[in-house]
Parts: sequence; structure tokens; C-alpha cells
Amino acid sequence: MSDDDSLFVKSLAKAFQLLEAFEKSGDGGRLTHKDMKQLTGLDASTVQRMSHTLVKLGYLERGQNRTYVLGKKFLHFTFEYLRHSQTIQRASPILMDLQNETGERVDLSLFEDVEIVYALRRQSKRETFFATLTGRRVPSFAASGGRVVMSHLPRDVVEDIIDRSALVPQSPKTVTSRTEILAEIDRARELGYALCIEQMLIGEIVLASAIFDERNTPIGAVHIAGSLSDWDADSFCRKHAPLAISAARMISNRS
Amino acid sequence: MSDDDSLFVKSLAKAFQLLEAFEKSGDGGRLTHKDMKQLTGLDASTVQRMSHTLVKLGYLERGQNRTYVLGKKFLHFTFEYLRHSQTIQRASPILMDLQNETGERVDLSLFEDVEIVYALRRQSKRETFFATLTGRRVPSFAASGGRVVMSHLPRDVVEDIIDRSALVPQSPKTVTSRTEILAEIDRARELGYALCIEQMLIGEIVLASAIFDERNTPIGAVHIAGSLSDWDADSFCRKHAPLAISAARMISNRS
DNA sequence: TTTTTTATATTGTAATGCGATATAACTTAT
DNA sequence: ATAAGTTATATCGCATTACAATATAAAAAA
Repeated sequence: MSDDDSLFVKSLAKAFQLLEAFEKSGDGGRLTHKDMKQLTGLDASTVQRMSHTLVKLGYLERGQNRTYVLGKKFLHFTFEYLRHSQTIQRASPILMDLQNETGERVDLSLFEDVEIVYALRRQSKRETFFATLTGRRVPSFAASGGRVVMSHLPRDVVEDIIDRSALVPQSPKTVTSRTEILAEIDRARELGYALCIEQMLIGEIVLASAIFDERNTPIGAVHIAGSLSDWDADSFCRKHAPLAISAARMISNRS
Repeated sequence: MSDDDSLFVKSLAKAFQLLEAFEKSGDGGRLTHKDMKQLTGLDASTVQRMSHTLVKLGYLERGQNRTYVLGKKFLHFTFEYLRHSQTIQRASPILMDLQNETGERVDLSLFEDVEIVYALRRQSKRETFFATLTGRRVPSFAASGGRVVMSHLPRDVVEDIIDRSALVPQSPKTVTSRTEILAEIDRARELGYALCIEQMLIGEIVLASAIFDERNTPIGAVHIAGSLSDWDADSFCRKHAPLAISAARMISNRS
């Protein structure tokens, strides 16, 4: 990955490897030197130097009992990313209107290969707190946004993504069979939107329509998420699919 | 800052210096090598190596015309930060209720010395898009959240913060005189909340109450923001101050 | 307490990141 | 169009920096 690449700065890669280890941290997002060493496989001295430097730079903070946590300084980069993204700029007012019109939770997700990341979120009711945060990632194969994006990609690319995905159930009802997932993606292609019933969470119904960049590459999706206690699948789609599709089209920057 | 510190990894500092330069980027958040060199003062080869490495790691993405933009991968860290923060965990449902109860915009900000960062936000109506994003920073001296946090800090610490702040007006009505700012902070201490009228934005009235950690250090604030077309200062405070104070108290983790 | 584990400080050394330079690719001016 | 100028990418020898081993100190565990 980085061998015989004389421009590749290995120490930087190690630092980010260490930072990424905080995603695998169990309770409280706290890691000790020992934890970092175990999670990354880095040398103890490297862990020492990197954590020391990152604290000085403000990207790690020291917690109690010789632990480290991610620094709040990372919020800065997220802000700069979102603020300058043309897609986010266009999506922001559109999602706001969509949320007011539907009363349901609406999200904008960005496609990242085997995962999607939620970038903008308009929540309607109380939910598992972290499930509604910006930056949350979920597997593409199980999320409506992931499926609808894949429905606009070439078959071989899609199969490659599925093959590289860990097909771990996200809810008791998650479809994890390769062929069934591919069939769901085909269905999304026909409909122009993906529908996920209880794929991520029991009781949840989500519908998503894809967003495209100027080269007509699908880059993300608009989601509308409701509750099965309020809707049956048919009426949910009838009401919301046209809205999601039109919102996604407005956000898209197609040539 | 880093001299004769044998544990300090300079190349890492350079990489973050480069990443931080994207905050100063003008249009579109795009930077060329030349821009990075100018903004950071780093050697051209260093810029080349760092940008190259950051692209490989996914923390920079290549834009059109040899430009670079921040990678969406930074959203991951923000998610991990927010998800593991005890303050955020407690605040999330409380802010949701507060927003439903008031119908106004409510925010949770975190204190970062001369600035505050917005961490959680519940928007009510359309606003200047980026003003309502997570990660937005504003000067402590002009924000209600900053002022109310400072009202719980020792006088000399507050004066030091003000002295290190660039007292640049954020709206035509921003108070920028040292003594007036200190007076506003004193007033906040008496009231138990800070009130800012058109300090950041014309037509906006904001009220904030401080949040404390287990050591009784003020670490952030709950904001309620309304419009002067809907409220006069008195009734805004009468209705919202008790709500903000009680929300802040519930979020706090005082001993 | 003692023992063991984990964190921090120190140091000599080699590999890595450095910066100069060369080449290539793009812009701008003529 | 072509040339001149600018900016990006590739290459390379060298010094510095990051490295890993180790010593000391501080917490945990026994």
C-alpha cells in the first residue's frame, strides 16, 4: 500500500491508524497506550510519540486514568467539509422543506464504497441517540441509501462491493444473502428508489433516492424514514417516493 | 512550541497545519499545492508529500484542476467524538424536548477558549445554511454561550481570554469594547444566563446557560435562539431563561 | 506490602522525511 | 499557435527525524 512510494509519509499513516483505533474503542471512547498498541499493532514507542504529539496539537485529549479521547477539534474539519460541499449546500434547504412536508426523519447520506455516511440529518422524534448523528456509518448493502446508489452502478462494481462487504445482520430482519441483496438492488433500479423495511432497525421503514454529481455518478441519497406503527409499506411509498425522488433530483448536479 | 521535545513528531504537525489551512480557503474549500504552500509556509516538497499521503489515506480528496478538498472521512471522527461524549449523550434528548417545547432553535456549544464550537443543533427555520452546522465556531466574546461560560470562570482567566481574542464585530451591533464585554459577562453571572441581542446576527436574540463537568468547570452551554420579529427581550427571557437553565442543569454532571 | 503491569523519559542509530533539482504538465501571454 | 512562464510531479543524495530499545517511574494487581 505504501511501499516503494517515496512520497508516502509513514509516520502520518501511523498517526491516523492510531486515531482510527478510537472507532474500535469499547466503552467511553477512551484508550490507554496499551489499548492503542493492541488495536493498531504499532510499537509502544510509536504510540507514545504519536499520542504525545496529537495531544499537543489538540486532536487527542487526556481523560482520567491515563486515557485518551478524540479531541473536539475534529468537529472543525467536519464543519469545513460540509460547509464547502456543493451537494450539502444545495441539500440543506431542500431537506428542511422535505422534513416539514413529511414530518418524518429525513437524511442525506454519502456513498463510501461498502458503507454510507450520514451527512445531514433532520430528526423527527426521539431515537437511539447516536443513530441520528452526522458521521454515522452503516453498511451499504443494508441501507436504503446504499442500495439505491448501487442500483445506478454497473453490475460488476456492485457485485464487487457486496463481495467485499461483511454481510452482518444489522437487525433481526436484515437480508444477508448475496442474491437477495442483488435482487433488492435490481428492484430499486426499476422503481427509482430503494425501500428498506426493518433492515437496520425493527419497526423502521426507509426509502431513499439517489443523488448524482456532474458526471452522473451516484454519490449519495436522500432518505425518508418512518415508523411501521404509522405506515404500511404501500402508503408510505405512495406518499413519500415522489417527494424523495424530486428532492434528490433537485440536489443532483447532473449535466 | 515543539523544540527540544524529542517525543514531538514534526511531520505530523506539518500535516495538520496543512489540513487546517483548508479552514482559511476561500472559494469552495479547494486548495492547490501553491495555495497550501502560501497558507502554511511549508516547503513545496513537504506540501507535495503531505497532500500525497493524505489523499492515499482518504483525508484529502482530489478535486478538479489539481485542487484538493477535505475528505468526508473526517465525519467519522466527529461521529466518534459526539457518540462517546457523556455530555452529548445526556444533552441529546434534553435538547430535543427543549426544541419541541420552545419551537425555537436550540444548540449545545462547547467552550474552546477564545471560541465556542456548536456540537448539537436543533434548527427551527431556514437560516444561512452553514450557520447551523455542527462544528461551526464563533468567538466566545460575542456568543451567549461563550459569555455565560466565562461568567463562571475567574476574573483573570476571563480577562486573559478577552485579551487574546480578536475583537472583530460579528454583526453591525456586536459589542467590541473590552469593558462592555466584561460588563455583559458580569450581568450573565448575576442572571445565571447570558443574553445576546443581535451580537452575531441582526434580528437574532439568543440566551444561553452554562453546562458543568464533574469538577464544576463550565464546559459549554445550552442556547435558545429566537427572532426579534417574534419576541421582545423581556418576554423572550421570561419564557426561555428558566427552560435553558433547567436544561443546562440536567445536562451538567456536577458533583 | 511486593510483584507485575503500564506509562514516561532517555539515548544511539538507521531509516525516513527533507529540500534541492529535474522533468512534465498546464496556463498565460504574445 | 507558439513561446514563456508557472505550477505540479518525479527523482535523489543527505541530514534529521522518527525509530525502537531500554531505563526509570508510576500505577495496578496480587
